[in-house]
Parts: sequence; C-alpha cells; structure tokens
Amino acid sequence: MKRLIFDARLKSVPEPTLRRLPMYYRYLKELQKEHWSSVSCTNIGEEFRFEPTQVRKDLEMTGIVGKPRVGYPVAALIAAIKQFLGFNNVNEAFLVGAGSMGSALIGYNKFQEYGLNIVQVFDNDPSKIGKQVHGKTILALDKLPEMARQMRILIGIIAVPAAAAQDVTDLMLSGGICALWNFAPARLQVPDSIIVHNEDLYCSLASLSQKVAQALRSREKVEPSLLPVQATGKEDNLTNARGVYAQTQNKLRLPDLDDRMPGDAVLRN
Amino acid sequence: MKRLIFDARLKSVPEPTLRRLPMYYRYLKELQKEHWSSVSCTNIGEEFRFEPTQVRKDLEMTGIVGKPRVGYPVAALIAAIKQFLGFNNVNEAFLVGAGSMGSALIGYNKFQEYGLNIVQVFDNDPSKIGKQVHGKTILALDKLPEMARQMRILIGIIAVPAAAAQDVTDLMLSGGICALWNFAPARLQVPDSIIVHNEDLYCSLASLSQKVAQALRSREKVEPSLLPVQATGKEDNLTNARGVYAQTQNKLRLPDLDDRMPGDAVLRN
DNA sequence: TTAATATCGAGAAATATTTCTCGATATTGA
DNA sequence: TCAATATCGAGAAATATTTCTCGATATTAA
Repeated sequence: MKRLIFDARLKSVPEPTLRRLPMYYRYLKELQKEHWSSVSCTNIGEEFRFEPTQVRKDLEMTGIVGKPRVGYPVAALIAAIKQFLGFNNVNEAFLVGAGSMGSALIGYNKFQEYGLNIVQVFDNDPSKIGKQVHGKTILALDKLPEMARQMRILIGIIAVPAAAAQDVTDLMLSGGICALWNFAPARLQVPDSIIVHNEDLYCSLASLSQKVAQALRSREKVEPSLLPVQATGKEDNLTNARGVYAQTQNKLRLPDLDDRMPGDAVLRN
Repeated sequence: MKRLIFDARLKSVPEPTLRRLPMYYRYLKELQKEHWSSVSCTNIGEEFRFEPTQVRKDLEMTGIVGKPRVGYPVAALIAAIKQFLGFNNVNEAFLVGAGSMGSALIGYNKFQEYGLNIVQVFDNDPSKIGKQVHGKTILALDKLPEMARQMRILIGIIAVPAAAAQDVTDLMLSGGICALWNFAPARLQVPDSIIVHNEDLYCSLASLSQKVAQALRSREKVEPSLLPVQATGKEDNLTNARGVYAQTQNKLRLPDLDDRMPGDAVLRN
C-alpha cells in the first residue's frame, strides 16, 4: 500500500498518458511543419478524438504552462514533451538477434529521435557473424557482456526466438544493461530494478482478435446484416468514450506457442 | 456519458484485462505441457506478480467458474480464454508492404493460433511483385480490393511507410476490410465502425525512453552511484503495486518523423 | 474601451480498475 | 469424522484515470 517516493520527478506518470504523449509529439511536429505557432488542447483533442481536458492533463505532466485563449507555443510544447520523454539524451543500445524482426528493427531509422541508438548487433549463429544488416556488422554474442560494460550500454533489444530470450537477457544483465526492449514472445525473469518493455506481437494480436470476434458476435446477434463491423465504443484507455481508434498492446511469454522467431535474416555480405 | 450497449456480450472488457489474458493463456499452455490439471489464481498471480484477485477478475470475464480450494481445470481455462479472445475462429488477413517489417510479420508462424491467418501479401513496388517472402507470393496492390471482397477478408495488416499508410487504408476499406493492424508510424483516418490496432514502435519506444530517463534522473538525484537503475514501482497498469516488469505500448502518426519504413525487403525468387 | 469568447489551470465529480474483505466450499490431514 | 486451510465469488473499499465545472485571463471584434 505504501510506495517509496524518492523524488518528485519519480511520481507516477499514468501509463495512458505515457502512451498518448508520443502521439501528440508527432502531431505537433506536423503542425510545426505547417508553421503553426501555437496550439490548444482542443486542437490536439480533435485530431485524436480525445477530450481537451485529458490532453491538458497529459501536457501538464511535462511541466509546460499555456496561455488562456491561446494554448501552447508549438515549439515549446514539442521541446517539453521531448525533454519529458527523454528524447534528448539518446541512449545507446545493443540488439541481439539478426533474424527478420531484428533486421527490421535495425532498419528503423528514426529511433534516435526517440532516445535510442542501436550501436551493435549480435547473434550466435556463426553463419551470420561478420555479415552486415542495414550497414551494421553482426558480432558474436559472447562478446556482448564485455562490450556492454566498456561502452556503458544501458539498453538491450531482444529479437531472438523465445527459447533463447532468457539466456540473452542474463547475458545482457551481466553486461550491466538495465533496460530491455523484448520482442521475443517470452516472459523474462529479471530483478526488480530492471526495466522490461515487452513487445509481444502475439499478445498484441490477441486483443485485436478479441475485438474482431466481439464485433462479429454482436453483428450476428444484433444486426444480422453482413457488414460492416460495429466497434464497441470502448476499445481502450487510449480511446475515450467517443473512441474511434482501437489501440492496444500486450506481452507475455511462450508455452509451446512459439519456440522460434521467424528465422531467416536479411543478410548482405 | 451514455454508451450504446447493443448486446450483453458487447459489455466493455477492460483493456488491461485484455492485455493480461493472453499472458495467462500462454502460461497456461506451459502448465498444460507440464501436466498440471488445475491452476489457481494464486499460481498465475505469482508467475506474473499480479494480485490473485486481479487474475480472478480477469478470468471471470471469460465466463469460467472455478472450485474453491482447487482453482480452475487447466484445459477448460485454456479453452475459455481461447474462446473469449476469439482464437477459435481464425480470420484471414491481407498484409500490405513486403518491406523488412512486413517480411518479419509474414515469418511469424503462430499467428494462426491467435486468430489470424495471413493469406495474401501485397506491395506496389514492381520489383517485388511476383517474388516470394516466406513462401508467399507478393501481389500487386491494386488487386487488393477485389480480392478482399471476393474472399471476404476482414483484417488488413499495414506494414508500409507512413506516407503510404492512409492510401493503403482507404484501399483496404474499399475492399470491405473492417479491422486494421497498423505497423506504420501514422495516424489512420477511418470511420468509427473500423477497428484499428496501432503498433507504432516509435511510440512504444517513447515510454521505454521515458522510464529510462526517469530512472537515470532519479539515480543521479537520489543515489549518485552509477548503477543500477531503480524502477519506479509503478510502471504500468499491467504491473500492479509490486510491479516488476515495465510494460507499455503506444502508437501515433508521423509528422516528419518517419516518412519511410525500413525499406529493403527480404526477397526470394 | 468593452463585451464576447476560447482556453487555461485547478479542483471536484464521475468512472474505471485494482485491491481488500468475507462468507462459502472443496481438499487435506489429524 | 472433523479441523485447518486454500481458494473461489461477490461485493465493498481504495486507487487511478477521465470528465466536468468554474474562475481567471488573453484575444478578438464591436
């Protein structure tokens, strides 16, 4: 029931807020491109179909203050969100797993703008080591801990089959890595101090699946016409009562579900 | 304030529940493999560090009933979650975008177990059309609407650059597709009746970034030692007070942030 | 200058979700 | 058989999040 609060800045950021802020961020950069000088919560809310008040509460978290009747200066707001989300201090990351998901991730070219820089790629498949993916040379996995320690790497990206995920995790932690972005469909056992961010597409799919199933059921029952699907109007926390965009995400671990990640790597050499 | 309720089965499933159920599902399949015959909420809760009561409330949604002092029969529980999440009636899906992310998705080989079957892959790059990715032939994008209608496809997967996402969306909707799984870093404009499930890795990264930044700030301020990072104890809805695993997800759209998805496709021909 | 209005900020109210409490019950072991 | 106990189910309480309300203020237009 009690929660240790070390620092005011540690006070809990609501998770839904944390999901919405990046949306605003991107939208604001669009507005900036279109030379908007200021923006109101109403503007932003209309774009995403959120209540203006909710947007205001979210923005409040960044510490920015606006002007009545005007809103917030776009540039300052972008800067505030950027600062708040930690996009300023880009952290270097190691990625393990040069399979197709790993390769796809390496190909993402804007992670730097979101505080992440993938500096090294590892795999333990001898046929991949030494080859390149999107310009990055694949290194042998066993070199990871030492390099991570030397380079003071904080973030590890796991894009290996589920069966290998825990071993890779342990290796990363042994190298001092303290935050994991996990794409393997597996639950990772880590100490409490480690930040784990699961990106399990199977689980994410599950909630889409449920919504589709629910829509199909309801249209059978209520309106026996064939199309279209009826949304529930309450898809997500992210969506509010008027919700349009069903948006979710999940994560978990494999049983026998998926013992391997889609294998074939994109390799150039 | 009012919400249209068409059907009892349409009553809102809490989004957090929807994220946790697939986790349980996978864990239960592990237990089944280990020949557990029944399982309690306590068992499950310990695995994920959730409160047993929370697990019980989640399971309640599926309609299953347990026995005091015993728990739930594993097989029946798996079946109930499977049914509830719609894994039984597998929906066929079209995927657009044979870039590296699209290819990675095609390589996922267990989507069928989660209610999804990718039956066709489309791209509008002439150099890709006719080639194969993970055994699937890439078709010309303009054939999508007619095929979707003929095959009564309900789900579309968008794995194209952000700039193309809206056009692809429109094309899919014109073919009668009514649920979208969107991997493009873009906001999609769709009618209310369409289910959209965004999988924006940039936004997802943002919340990891924020947590890392927060951890770094707090360890600077509070404990000026170098390692390790201190978790906040309130990472997510998914995690409860004792939270260990920081788990998030996000989505939004691009401004100038990312106008292209990592390009190079994995092609065999 | 003054009135009308859009918006902010803050706090209150409403809603959603999680956690607690407790009575009922099935299993285990004395 | 009977006591001890783990667990369920349901409802209450606590907490988190969203939405509402309102006073203050900056801009616009009469």
